[in-house]
Amino acid sequence: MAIDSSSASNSKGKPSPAAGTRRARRVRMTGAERREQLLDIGRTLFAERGYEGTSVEEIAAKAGVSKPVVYEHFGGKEGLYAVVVDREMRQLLDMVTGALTAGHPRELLEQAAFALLDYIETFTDGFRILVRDSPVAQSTGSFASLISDIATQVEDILGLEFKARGFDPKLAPLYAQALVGMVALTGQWWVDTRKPKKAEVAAHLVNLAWHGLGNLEAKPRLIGHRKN
Amino acid sequence: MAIDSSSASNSKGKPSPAAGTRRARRVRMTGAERREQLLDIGRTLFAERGYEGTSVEEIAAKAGVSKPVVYEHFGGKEGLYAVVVDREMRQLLDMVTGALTAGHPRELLEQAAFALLDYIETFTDGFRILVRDSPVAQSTGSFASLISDIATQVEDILGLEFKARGFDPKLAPLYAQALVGMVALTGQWWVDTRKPKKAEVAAHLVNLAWHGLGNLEAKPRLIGHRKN
DNA sequence: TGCCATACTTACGAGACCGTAGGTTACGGT
DNA sequence: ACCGTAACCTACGGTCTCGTAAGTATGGCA
Repeated sequence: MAIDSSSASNSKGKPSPAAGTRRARRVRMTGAERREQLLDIGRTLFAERGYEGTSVEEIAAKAGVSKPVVYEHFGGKEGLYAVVVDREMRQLLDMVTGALTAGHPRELLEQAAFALLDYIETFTDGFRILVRDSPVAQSTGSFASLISDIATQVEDILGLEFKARGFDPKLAPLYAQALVGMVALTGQWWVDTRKPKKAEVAAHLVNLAWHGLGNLEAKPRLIGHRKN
Repeated sequence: MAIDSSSASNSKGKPSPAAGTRRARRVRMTGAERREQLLDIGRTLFAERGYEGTSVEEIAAKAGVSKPVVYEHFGGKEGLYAVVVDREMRQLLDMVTGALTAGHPRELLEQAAFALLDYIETFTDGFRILVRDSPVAQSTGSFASLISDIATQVEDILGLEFKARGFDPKLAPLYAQALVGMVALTGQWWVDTRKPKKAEVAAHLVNLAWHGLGNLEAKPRLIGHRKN
């Protein structure tokens, strides 16, 4: 049974009081440190096994700690899961919302697509968790509800645009959902393949969403210039 | 504990040998009948609680039968689940494949979108199961792999089209994924809202995918005329 | 040096669930 | 009216997991 502390990168060797980042890295962690470590491990395991497929003991074991420690910090499995999901949702929502603040609709689309791909790349495990299902029956399924949150923002933008152009603004939700779905599922696919680079994927997504299959550009370019 | 036989609509009253469809409806079912009933119930429960959240006993209880019956028919929980998923995948794949056989790309798009919405409407529980996760870790996650299957078909079509138009056919997978994602996630949204009618949703999806946000038509129409 | 709060452990209760062994009842043909 | 077979049941073993009770070690601080 390999014990592995994922976050702190401190696993083998006796207590070895070598100088760490702040104090000395020791076997017995601070409450806050342990908490973060458990969150990291939990996120990883939930991502690969799902909520029900992950046991508290497994999380504790990977942290090199016994079960009750988890209970002291989070009150139970659901508590830990809730914190993990909450953090991920905030993160993703912040990134996408930030990308949807100002600009021409086409730019917004581009930025939002890029933001999502960025999130997926940086917080892959989190994304996998959000895509999976929540503890029970998920009336407010994490992903569905999050997607809806984002879609709502897109709706508002589209609603204005539609009015300006004389389209029925009642259709904004449908189009918003379609756009978000397009980017989200492409992201889900891209997580595994990683074939074209992020920027290229974003460019093509914008190409499709903006020009449509009927008028695709052969070599789409992003308006904004980003490095990574 | 309400016992309810979902499919056969035969639940209360003594054996009552009234004339049924073929023979007489009786408490003790035929092997095949029981099998189908268990599949129906299993599909429903898996759809609302997920695989791990559903117990064999629960399925048996809802069928008004004891656990070993399930084991005799399917060898276990995974066996039943496998059959349910297999049937749903076949169904969906058949419908979509059928819609992707002949025609102009735009027509294909329209037909495929319509086919998916059709499936979702008719086999809602099945769709929910496919969207959820499979037994363990799902290396071949049911939905992801199914989406890929469909995407592959779209890829082939797009690949030809791209070549004809002088685009890079290597990008076909990306566009295929984006299109399938757009329709699939819109479908997932539509399952709950059911707000615009199916035909209207399909029309707008085609509108977006074909003309793009930059050149949307105000009142898109479907080429094919369908009733429901 | 000795105290004490905090971090952590071992051990166990309770319940859920899967899967099976072995026995029982009803149906349909003769 | 009988009998075999297909459908079905009760009862239980074994495993896994959540969650808790009660006790132990560690390290900073007076």
